[in-house]
Amino acid sequence: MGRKRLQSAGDGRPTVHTVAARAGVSIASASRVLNGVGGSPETVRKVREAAAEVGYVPNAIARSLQSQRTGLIALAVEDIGNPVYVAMMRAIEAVVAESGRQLLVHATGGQVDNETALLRRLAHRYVDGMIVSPIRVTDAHLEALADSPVPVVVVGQLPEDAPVDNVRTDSRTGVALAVDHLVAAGRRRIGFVNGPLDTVPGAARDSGFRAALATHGIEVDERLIEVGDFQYAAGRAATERLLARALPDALLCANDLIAVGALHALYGVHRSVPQDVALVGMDDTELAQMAFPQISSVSLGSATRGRRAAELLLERIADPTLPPRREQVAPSLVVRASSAVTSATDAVTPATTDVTADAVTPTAHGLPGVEVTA
Amino acid sequence: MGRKRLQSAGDGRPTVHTVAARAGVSIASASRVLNGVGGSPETVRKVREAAAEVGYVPNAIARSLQSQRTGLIALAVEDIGNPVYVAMMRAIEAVVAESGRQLLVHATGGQVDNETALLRRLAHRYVDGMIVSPIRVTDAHLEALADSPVPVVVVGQLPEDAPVDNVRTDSRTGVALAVDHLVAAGRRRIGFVNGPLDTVPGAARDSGFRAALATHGIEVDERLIEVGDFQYAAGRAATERLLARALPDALLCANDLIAVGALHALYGVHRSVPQDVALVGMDDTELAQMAFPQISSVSLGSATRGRRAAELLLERIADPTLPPRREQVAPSLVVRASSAVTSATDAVTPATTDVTADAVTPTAHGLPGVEVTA
DNA sequence: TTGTACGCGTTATCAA
DNA sequence: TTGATAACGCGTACAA
Repeated sequence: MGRKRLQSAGDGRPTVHTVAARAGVSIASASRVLNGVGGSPETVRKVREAAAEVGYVPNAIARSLQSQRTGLIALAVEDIGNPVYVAMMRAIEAVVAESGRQLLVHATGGQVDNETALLRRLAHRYVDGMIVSPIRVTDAHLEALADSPVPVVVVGQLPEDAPVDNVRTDSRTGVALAVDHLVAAGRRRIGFVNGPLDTVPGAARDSGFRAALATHGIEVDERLIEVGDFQYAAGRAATERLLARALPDALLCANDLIAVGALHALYGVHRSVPQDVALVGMDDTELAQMAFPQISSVSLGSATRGRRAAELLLERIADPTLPPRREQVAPSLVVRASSAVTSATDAVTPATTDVTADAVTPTAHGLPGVEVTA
Repeated sequence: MGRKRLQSAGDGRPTVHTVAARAGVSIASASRVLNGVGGSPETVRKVREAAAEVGYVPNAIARSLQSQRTGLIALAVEDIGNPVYVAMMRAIEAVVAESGRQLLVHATGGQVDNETALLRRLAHRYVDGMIVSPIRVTDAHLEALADSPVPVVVVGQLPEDAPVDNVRTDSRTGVALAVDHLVAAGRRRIGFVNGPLDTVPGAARDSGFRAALATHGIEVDERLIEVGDFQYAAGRAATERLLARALPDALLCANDLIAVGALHALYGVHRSVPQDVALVGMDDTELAQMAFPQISSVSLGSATRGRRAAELLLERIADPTLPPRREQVAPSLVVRASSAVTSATDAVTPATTDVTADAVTPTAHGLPGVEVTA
């Protein structure tokens, strides 16, 4: 091109030059005023006026190139449809927004190559940091994490020696809370509908379940254990398989989506909850409260983990020299109607047709639930 | 500073200069090779080698500043927890990813100032385009839309003369489909649980409902109409209020979250679905299939609208001179157990306790449902 | 084909 | 306080 600098951007929109020229000052002065540093009252007035007149808006990209920061934080989760990630996302978003940044959400579908590709793309410097919650952790992950040029915080289990900020929970203890609760309620034939065993949460829940049973001297009956996917349909199908060969008096599900699927599978074979089968889910999502009866669920503190992860990330962005930190959020059990034994009215099974239509006193299902901590 | 250009970025990472120096060529040659245009075989080899050795990754920000494109598409929806937006988001993400771009998701909480702030922020040029699905449309919206420097596509109703790409559906017809269906099934006392009337969808559904009743010569009974929020809890509460003063034989809900709330409110007063009350939701989300019994729902083609919106946006980005386009997606009704009359087995109410525990043949609830189009 | 040099729009430095 | 100018890292006319 070779021509001298224009007074407006390529698409005709105003730049600092436009404002400076209009105000009759240098671009340096214009920039200073626009950033609120320095400038004589007169200069400030002229620049502000000129900026308003032309409708100047700073170009964030140019600013980023200069400042080496984009103000974007990425979040990578497996399934954006799973309410547990929605809760986590909301908590993260709150912290991120609070800091004046924006959140970029990626759904990875749980595919390893997607996740590693995402991690590698961090090298492009389009985001200032990333929070990732992988359900599988491979060497490829660890490698990509290790040489990421921007800060990353992992939500979930990670090898002990991985030098990465990490917020985890102890799902094995969470499973134990649920088993303890069910055993205390007199249940012995406790079934377990899990997610894939080659995932980190799946494996942890499996070993946690077996250990918890052992604690109570209950022998593991493999027929009472079924594996599906961390989804509603798969959970329902898995439960149907389980029910076709065994008769549990309680059912623990690896997450709430599975638990809702299990609930419907139980309905399908006309078994009542909690009378015939006590049901406990995990993650304590909105879904557990939206089910009927409301489902007891092990809270793994998703919102808390999300919030902490975001806070850790912001801290690291502010000071990259921090040593790797590892935090743990304690699980707790929220007991609701699906496994309650104390109040039979809360655990009433859905409508039968023999009710009088006039007595329409709503029963109390909106109870917050009783929380049990480890 | 005044010092000469360094060979690596401020944080020590390699730049084109690093690669060029290492390969013994000019930055222009390095850049060309890295972009796959031109270069002698020997140069290509040297540059590729050097790039690999230093682990060069292009800086996306610098590239964006140069190219005037970021490859980011923003999506603004009210509530990321509402499955209808999840479905829409997935459809959009597919198109966006296909084009090699990334999706940035914003939750606005339905607040007008949030949305307009977001629209104005577009002026910062951080995204190449935006898809927004506002539930309220104010003058502030229209103004912000009008002078947005980057392309915007609106999903939802918009004033006729708004010069903005727009993908809508006809929810009034959708409501009519549901009412027709319920009337055909012999229902006459049709209740309606709506969202806020000061929202675009709320207002459209309300007028649609009244018009549909009129079509069938049914007089509107205000006691059968209740308004809450587009959420589960509010829907449940609203339904409880309605049930406390009236006895509908059918219930139409403004979305599936409300419908699930209504289902549980009905359970709460021991009214069976669909025997006592036929239930129809709207949006046809996963939730409708995850409920028990599965809920009939008016599909407003969220996924289709999302996909089309994304396609329109990409087209406009490619050619900004296109005239404003307006597309409409036809609603359809998916009939499931909650309002089915043909097959009583599909509509079985949830478990009673008097079942034989051994006969565990799962019943078929996973039916895709029967689709009815306008 | 290769290298020089400029521009993308902004902020920061330094001398006046 | 102000203005000229150098970066930020990249792509690309243009001339060689």
